[in-house]
Amino acid sequence: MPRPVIRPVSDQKPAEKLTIQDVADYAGVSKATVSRYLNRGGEQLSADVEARVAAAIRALGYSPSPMAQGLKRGKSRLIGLVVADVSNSFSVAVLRGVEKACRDAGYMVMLFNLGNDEQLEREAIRSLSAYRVEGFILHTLGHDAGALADAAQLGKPVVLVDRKVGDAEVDLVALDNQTAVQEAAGHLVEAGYRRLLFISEPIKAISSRNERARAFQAFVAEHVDTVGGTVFEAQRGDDDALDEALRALRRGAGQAPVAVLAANAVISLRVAASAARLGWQLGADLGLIGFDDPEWAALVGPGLSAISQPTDDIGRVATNCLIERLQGTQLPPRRVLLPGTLVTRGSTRRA
Amino acid sequence: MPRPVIRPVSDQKPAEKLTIQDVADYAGVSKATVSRYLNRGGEQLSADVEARVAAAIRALGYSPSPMAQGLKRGKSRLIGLVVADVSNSFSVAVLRGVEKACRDAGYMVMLFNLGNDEQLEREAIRSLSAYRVEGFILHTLGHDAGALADAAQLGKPVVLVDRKVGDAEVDLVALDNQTAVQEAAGHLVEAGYRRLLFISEPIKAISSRNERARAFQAFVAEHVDTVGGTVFEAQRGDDDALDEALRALRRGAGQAPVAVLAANAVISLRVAASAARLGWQLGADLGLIGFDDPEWAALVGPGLSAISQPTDDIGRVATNCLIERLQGTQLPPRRVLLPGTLVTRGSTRRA
DNA sequence: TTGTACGCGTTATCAG
DNA sequence: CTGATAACGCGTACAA
Repeated sequence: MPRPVIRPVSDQKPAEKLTIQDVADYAGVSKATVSRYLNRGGEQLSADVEARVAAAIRALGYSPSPMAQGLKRGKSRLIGLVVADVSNSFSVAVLRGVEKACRDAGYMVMLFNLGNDEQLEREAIRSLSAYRVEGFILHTLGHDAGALADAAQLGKPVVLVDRKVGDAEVDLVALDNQTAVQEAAGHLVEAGYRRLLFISEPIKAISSRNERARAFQAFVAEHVDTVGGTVFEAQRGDDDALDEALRALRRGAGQAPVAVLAANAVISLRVAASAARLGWQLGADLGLIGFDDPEWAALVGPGLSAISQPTDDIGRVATNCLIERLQGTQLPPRRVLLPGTLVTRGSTRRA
Repeated sequence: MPRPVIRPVSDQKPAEKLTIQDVADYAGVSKATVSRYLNRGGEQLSADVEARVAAAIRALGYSPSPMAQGLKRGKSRLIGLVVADVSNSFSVAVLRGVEKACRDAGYMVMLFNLGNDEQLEREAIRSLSAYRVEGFILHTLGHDAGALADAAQLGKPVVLVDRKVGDAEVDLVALDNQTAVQEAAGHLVEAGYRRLLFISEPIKAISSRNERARAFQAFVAEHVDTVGGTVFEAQRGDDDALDEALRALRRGAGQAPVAVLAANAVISLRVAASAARLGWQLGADLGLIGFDDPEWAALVGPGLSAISQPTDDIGRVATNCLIERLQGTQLPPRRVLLPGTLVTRGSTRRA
């Protein structure tokens, strides 16, 4: 018994339940022909048939089921994106870039937000793997190298963003922290600040924080004759300790102007708040420059100086990196370092 | 010829290529049995078989293919989320809520960010439909009622967030704008401000902006003996016009204290910037309160008063709403209005 | 150039 | 309680 009954068009199947067979019936051809049209773009089809199939598809509003396609091809055209915290402006910016690049390349993004919960890293990878994503873009907390190993062991390509994880041999796209720190610290020195404090959220194993801290220490070591500087890790929520760190910075500096280099926007904000509590004027009493340049940076106090990250590029580059891997390119792991941009505002003007 | 060759465990198939058949072989049962265990939780299985299957699944690290499941069941366990702009703190906050709620319910979120591009609305719905999402949560630009119609016609449930679209008869979860405006405006009056200006991004057809503007006008009308107020639409990027609007507000007020009610965080920020340009002190020279209460609100100028939206709840409620629909609940369209919270800071203190 | 037939991994129906 | 088997919608050898 060959093909099923040809239903009249008036049946008005919802577009979601349309199958390739419906299109074939409508066009008076076989499933295979429609499939070929869909996949090889009518290359091996007679003009007549091609036109009829095209018309049928448009008339019916057909679109193939990714599930069936995925099942058959063993590919899902899904990319898993894990972000540390969607509330964080950097994460969001990357998300934007990734999402757009994926769309352009015909992939869909499956998002998993960790909400800064380290416990979730593994679950994120698992969960996304269960959905058969073809690869991962990871902006994780880096706590759980095992999670990454999971992904690698599944044989799925991984691109890291902003943060290395363990010593995994995978692609990485990130800011050129080394240079960025030098520029920022250099700017502080030029502006006349002499005692510097690098403040970060707990560094733990997060590579970008670590790199920034080390680059800062290197800078200080190189300029030991003109400036001094140390590193402080601000615990989440402990504002008293932060206030005290700032006070200590100033006490230890004598008459020398003091400044803070903040490791990200959250810290910038907290330092600004702390300065406000202490009654210090940003710029005059305390220099402040921070990584990330969210929209509000210009409006906090006298304007927050910042190191602006090329977030859209980071997202785009990471995505393209991953897609190359998906297409089978066999290259050694790459490290793509993108330059930041120094944005100077009132918080680093002593005048 | 019955079942395929039983492969030794050492073959170490990657978890992604494991099939239910592999589990069945390992446990010495049939596919059907494994499937039953997976779906009915071993209810109709002998204790012995149940244990063996469980062990096999764990040993192999098997997880079923959502594609095959989707194909068979005609369901994808995917939810489409369309947001107007991931850079907007409200969108992100909702995204957070939705994502978490979906995860808890065993759904995955497929995200489409419009990036404020009205042209994309239709494509978003189409694109997500093509992936066979089971339903939509829409925080759109509302320009394109056709897009919504598309979704509705596909027979997929839709839940709107924050904004109505056209006069569509679908569920809506949003802030209680009416009450929120009254509280905010009331607060401004209590604080002593007498000439008010409601500033919004171009209202167009965006219902929440419209509601807020109308509620504001209603408030002014009710308190016409004590306050006056008008509405201003700030075009994107036209800061000059915004400055001029503020100057005009003050000119028209004589000695009366003036204040702005901003329709969202972006506007709050722009008004704060404008005040800075004009050399006005927030609070003293210009009262300011705005919808949305992002983390930085407390740190801009003297602190920005705000109407904090229960964004996590909005996301959660919207998701649950949608999932109910997915489970077949047949109710008339609901409108869930959640209360906001007034947060008063320096920008509305005249002292 | 076009059609037939099979299999991708699951679930569901029907026997046993 | 369990096993064989037929779909689900699609892509692709293979045949015509």
